Amino acid sequence: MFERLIEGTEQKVVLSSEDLETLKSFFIPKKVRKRQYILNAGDVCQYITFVEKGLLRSFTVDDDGREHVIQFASEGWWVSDVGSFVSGKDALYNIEALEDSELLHLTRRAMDELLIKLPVMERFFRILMQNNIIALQRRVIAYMSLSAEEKYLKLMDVAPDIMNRASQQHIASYLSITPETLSRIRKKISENQ
Amino acid sequence: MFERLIEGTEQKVVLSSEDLETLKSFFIPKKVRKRQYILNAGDVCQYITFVEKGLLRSFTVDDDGREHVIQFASEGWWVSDVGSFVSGKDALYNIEALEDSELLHLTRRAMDELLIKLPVMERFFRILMQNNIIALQRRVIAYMSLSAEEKYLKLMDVAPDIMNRASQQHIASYLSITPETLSRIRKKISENQ
DNA sequence: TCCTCGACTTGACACAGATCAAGTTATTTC
DNA sequence: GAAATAACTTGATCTGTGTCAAGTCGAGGA
Repeated sequence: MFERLIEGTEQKVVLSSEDLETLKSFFIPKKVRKRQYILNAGDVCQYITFVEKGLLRSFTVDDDGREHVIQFASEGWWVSDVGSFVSGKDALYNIEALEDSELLHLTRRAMDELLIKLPVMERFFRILMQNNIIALQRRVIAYMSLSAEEKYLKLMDVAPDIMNRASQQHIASYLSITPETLSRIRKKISENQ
Repeated sequence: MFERLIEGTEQKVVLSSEDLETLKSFFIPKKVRKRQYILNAGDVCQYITFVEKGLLRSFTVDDDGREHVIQFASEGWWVSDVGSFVSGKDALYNIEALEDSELLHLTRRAMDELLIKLPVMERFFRILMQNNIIALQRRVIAYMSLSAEEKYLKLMDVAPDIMNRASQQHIASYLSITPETLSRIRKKISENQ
């Protein structure tokens, strides 16, 4: 239940086996079923969540009722509404399981205590945040400079796994195109080989 | 030369006046003129830079030679190509001064030493990164759900200062629209009052 | 096994915003 | 302070992608 978490943490910081036990003790393991929500927009986001197994999406619903996928999170990824988690304000995002999943929740309080007990984890989370920024900046650029087809091909290249596991409408939403356009892109690409 | 840096740091973490002197000692003050580049894409980004005074933009140039503004940074903001800075790989972004500016550079080595000497700064940078993520996610959502005019109005609301100081083409680039479209939006809005 | 309901496909059409081009107005620069 | 250059405006036209609508397919429930 903690394999991926430990693997991911050891990639960024050095921890003794004792530290690892301490680390584990702060997380709440949780199994969720497909379609289950772990966060509803409007509630306060209580956790930053690590995905041991499964697939989630975080998304907003805009004023016209349209859904926009912010992020997919599969094995080894973290997901949260960071803004809500750190400030205690209402969440803007929903988080939903797209597959039966095994999660590790870290509450705000647990995180604060963890950072006191294992200060090296400050570094870990800083690096995590840095990597998140790098990814988000890339995404902003992709939205700015690429056509629908180019965005599709890029995602196919970077995250083929997600492409197979998420539904077309969710992928379309992530790419910020309509399911119809995505369908046509796929058709066109399959015809050209 | 350090007023803004100190002000901004004290908002996030508690430091003694001795700590503040230590903090200052790690930064390299630098004045740059309008149009001067402090980072060229392809070089390694040596600094994370704090803006004491002035205005910068970071931007990429895509394969078609089009520029895309990632970020504006005015007084109190940090700017860097985080990906390059932390990994030592080639920068994807350029950073250019849009006004004569006063900057504080922190090298990678200085940052590492600073974090050893003042571990509380781990927290500071983690919070900085968190806020950056929150802003970037909002921007992704804005790109996904808003029309050109709505994006313009939103930026006008959030950063009216930038609107007055940056050129139309740079604002258009930031909003990912053409200067022509921005010109028409401004005309339309000014006619409606 | 059939029925249902959601997911995907396909076509016809609409439109926001891009592109191209030609003027006008600022801002540099010498 | 005049010439050169860059920035902005405005119009005409084009185009990628959205919208709407009518299928088709496929998996899960009774």
